[in-house]
Amino acid sequence: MFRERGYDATTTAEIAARAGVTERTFFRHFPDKREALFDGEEAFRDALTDAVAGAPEGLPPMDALLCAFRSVEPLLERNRPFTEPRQEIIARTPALQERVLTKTANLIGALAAALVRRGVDDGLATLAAQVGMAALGYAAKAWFDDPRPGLDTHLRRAFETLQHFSPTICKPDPHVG
Amino acid sequence: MFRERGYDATTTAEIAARAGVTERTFFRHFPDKREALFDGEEAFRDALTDAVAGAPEGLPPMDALLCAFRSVEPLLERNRPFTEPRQEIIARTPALQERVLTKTANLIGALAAALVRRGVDDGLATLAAQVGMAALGYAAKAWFDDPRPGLDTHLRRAFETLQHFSPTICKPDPHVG
DNA sequence: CCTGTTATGCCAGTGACTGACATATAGACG
DNA sequence: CGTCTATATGTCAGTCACTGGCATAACAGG
Repeated sequence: MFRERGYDATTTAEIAARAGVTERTFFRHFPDKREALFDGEEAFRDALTDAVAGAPEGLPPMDALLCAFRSVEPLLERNRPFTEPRQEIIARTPALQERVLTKTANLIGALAAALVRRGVDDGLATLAAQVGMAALGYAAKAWFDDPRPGLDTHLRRAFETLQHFSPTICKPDPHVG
Repeated sequence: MFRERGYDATTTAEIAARAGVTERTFFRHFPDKREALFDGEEAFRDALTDAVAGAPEGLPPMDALLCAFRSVEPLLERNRPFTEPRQEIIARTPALQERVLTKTANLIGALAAALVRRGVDDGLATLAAQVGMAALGYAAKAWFDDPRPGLDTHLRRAFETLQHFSPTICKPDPHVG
């Protein structure tokens, strides 16, 4: 429905009417107009955190994350027909992009918490979750562009890329005006 | 002013009245109620992107970022009295946290663009900027807790930590139900 | 049949934000 | 000094997301 009129031009009253209910009822189901677009997202989060929790014991944080990411490929594949048109709407709506960021931040928080439960230090877990999510985003983007090698392969490449990232420490003093 | 009544309980009309203008005028200065809190943030962004642009030629992306981060320590130090009470308000207001995320995302985008201008690949630049910002956040947090060693030292530690992050590739198949 | 719980409708209101129009203030130019 | 233009502000009316309060229907369990 957002696809036709656009997100901003679609009022909550119209959404409710289309659903056959009152505007008030709409807000009893969704705390927010934006939230109507992000549904079943907890399933993805739970799948990831469960996978982190279920990763082989003793595995370092980044490897646990990689395991978790690999495990949700079928879930991502299955949700593709829903997420793809959604992306279109989000791309045109700054307010929705903002919400995506908080969703991602929540996901990062959940992953970090799952890592902490594995015994990882708090700050370290957050850092790992952030870097991991960045890698996942990088791999997912490449995967959408070219799904043939599988998400697994793209993930491996992303994490390998990370390894080449923080080598020489910048010795000279900063050059800034 | 937000400190007294809280952000949500402070109406834009009150803010405008306190400033001696009309509510309408307030919205001519700030596109948004939230934006009133984030001012002079472009200065920080420009300082960072300029520093990235001014980093020694040929320096790999992550080192350029490290150089840039090191260079803004005095700026962060100077702004501390303003950012510290702001953090308090933001911590209590989800809507403001959401805005912080978009600000960070914009910053990441700007850093990535600066890297691209240095000849770095687009996707790679975004990944580097994300990882770099995560490291900066990690270092800044440690720096706020213990400013004595200087941001520089904390940054070095953060980037060293990153190096220990993506080692063994998770070989076995995912363990997920 | 009664009762408590839950989902919904209805109503009135608040507050962020916008568009349109009028007004003032300041500076450039004759 | 007078005029003219641009820019900042005031005023007004309106839209829309969102909320609290209350009444009502649907429904489950005793």
